[in-house]
Amino acid sequence: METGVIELADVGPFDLQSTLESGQSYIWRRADGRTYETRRAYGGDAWYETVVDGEVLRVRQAGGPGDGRLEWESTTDATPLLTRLLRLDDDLEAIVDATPANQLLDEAYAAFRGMRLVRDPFFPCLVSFICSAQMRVERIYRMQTALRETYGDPVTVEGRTYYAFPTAAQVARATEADLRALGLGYRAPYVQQTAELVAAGGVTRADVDGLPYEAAREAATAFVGVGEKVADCVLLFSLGYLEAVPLDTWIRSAIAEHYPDCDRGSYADTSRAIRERFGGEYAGYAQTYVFHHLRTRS
DNA sequence: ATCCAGGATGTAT
DNA sequence: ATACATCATGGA
Repeated sequence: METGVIELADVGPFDLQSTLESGQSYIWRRADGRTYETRRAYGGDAWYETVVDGEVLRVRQAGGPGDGRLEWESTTDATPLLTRLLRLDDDLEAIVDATPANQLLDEAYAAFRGMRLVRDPFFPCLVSFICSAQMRVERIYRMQTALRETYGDPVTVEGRTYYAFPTAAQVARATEADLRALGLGYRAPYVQQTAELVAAGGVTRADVDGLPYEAAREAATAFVGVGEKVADCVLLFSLGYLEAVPLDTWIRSAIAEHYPDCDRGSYADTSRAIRERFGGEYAGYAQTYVFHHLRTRS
């Protein structure tokens, strides 16, 4: 495999572990085989690996979140791929500076300095968050791993086998019962039907991407198993709608405790209010920091 | 055992 | 538009 280094001095703050273990992306596997940990139980320099666009990609961080480096191994030049997937092109300092100051946001940003949003491939992201309904983060990882290893294309490089996330056509070939056997539960028919929709071209990314934010969220609910919350996750973690604020259980409790005036009853109205409170344009960044902060403290 | 997890859907109102 | 029951499954 090719190898390379990305100097973080050219990128700005970056923290690989919190970026990949904060419940945004489920396409990466930690190479030490350990399940994802929400605390820093190790040095933070583990390898993470995935298959994207048919290319094997491994990456680890060395030297700390500010002035360290990303070391990669790949079947291709991974620099543009990593820049896209890990949003290394975001000006994180500017994003943080543009975020309104308040106690919870300050705490969250301080706790995971360098965490970035991800830019996941569309279909894997869509399936991951359909599976996320009423499911703990650690179990979502397991479900996506099972999908990869059961239906994805294996890629063997230097004696090691990696699994690509299955395409829509590959998932569509599975039956609902097949998917239930992987532990998807009542989400199995959602995943199967959405895969059929995408594979047949009935609804695709193109029907969502590029629309104004709220119209895009509405359009994304055309996928089976996708309501407003999952739609927001896909918009934020795949399509780059950084203003999207998924209203999950953690954020709803944060609203109740810290921003009770933002609870406007309906999803759409509450979403507008908290989005405004989190600074609008990059509100999704704030949401993800708050989510990870609340979910990992004590 | 009971409760809960990055909710969505079908149905009744 | 909003309210409610129902939907699997594993871990605490």
